[in-house]
Amino acid sequence: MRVREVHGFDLAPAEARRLQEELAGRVEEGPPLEVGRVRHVAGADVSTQDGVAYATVAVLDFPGLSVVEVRGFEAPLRFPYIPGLLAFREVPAVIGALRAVETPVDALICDAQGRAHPRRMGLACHVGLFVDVPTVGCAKSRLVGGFREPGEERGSVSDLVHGGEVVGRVVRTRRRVSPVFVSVGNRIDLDSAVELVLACCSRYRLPEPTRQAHNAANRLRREGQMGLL
DNA sequence: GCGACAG
DNA sequence: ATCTTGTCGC
Repeated sequence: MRVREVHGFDLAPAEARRLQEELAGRVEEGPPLEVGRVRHVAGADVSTQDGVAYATVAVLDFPGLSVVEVRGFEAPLRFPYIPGLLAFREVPAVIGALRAVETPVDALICDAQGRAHPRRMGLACHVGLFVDVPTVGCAKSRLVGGFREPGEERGSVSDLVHGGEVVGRVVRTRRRVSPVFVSVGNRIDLDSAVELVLACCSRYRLPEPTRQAHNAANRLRREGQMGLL
């Protein structure tokens, strides 16, 4: 996959925040994604240990959701975990894994927030500025925003509001399980993002692309390799 | 000043 | 995210 070199990552926290404010203006909300024409969906995730980031990208066919490619990349962690600045810690590794992907991908789901971020620049937005693929943020917990608990049925949703605007949606992907937080990464609209995430959740709470990437990242970290493919 | 806080 | 055993449930 083609990856653009938007900027370097050798920055201090204060500089990182200023850069986010600038980059947020380059993020595109929309156009709608024609989920019916999606052939491949990818998921990205990162596992860490002892100062090393193990990033992986899993590519699945759609709507079948079987894994067709898995790539991994290791990189030293040069930035601490600071709420709101996760991208500066993990994106360098994610970019490495994305460069190795050969299958044409129609959408990428990241295990983090997109626009549901204090400066509207979550990791999914950040990754989205480096690639020519629509990106979606699907986090397991909230970073910012208020919301009403969605209904207990699969498919129930509620708006995630921050600073007076709808920055994402709280989505119940399975009956009675805690909801996930979906938001726009780049080049896709919120409704399409939610539709895609739901279409990727069959038997588990998290979308298959992200779930597969997560498993692969842990295998890469623990066993030094990812297995299949 | 006091909490909250993606992974 | 990672550190960690067993346990309850489908």
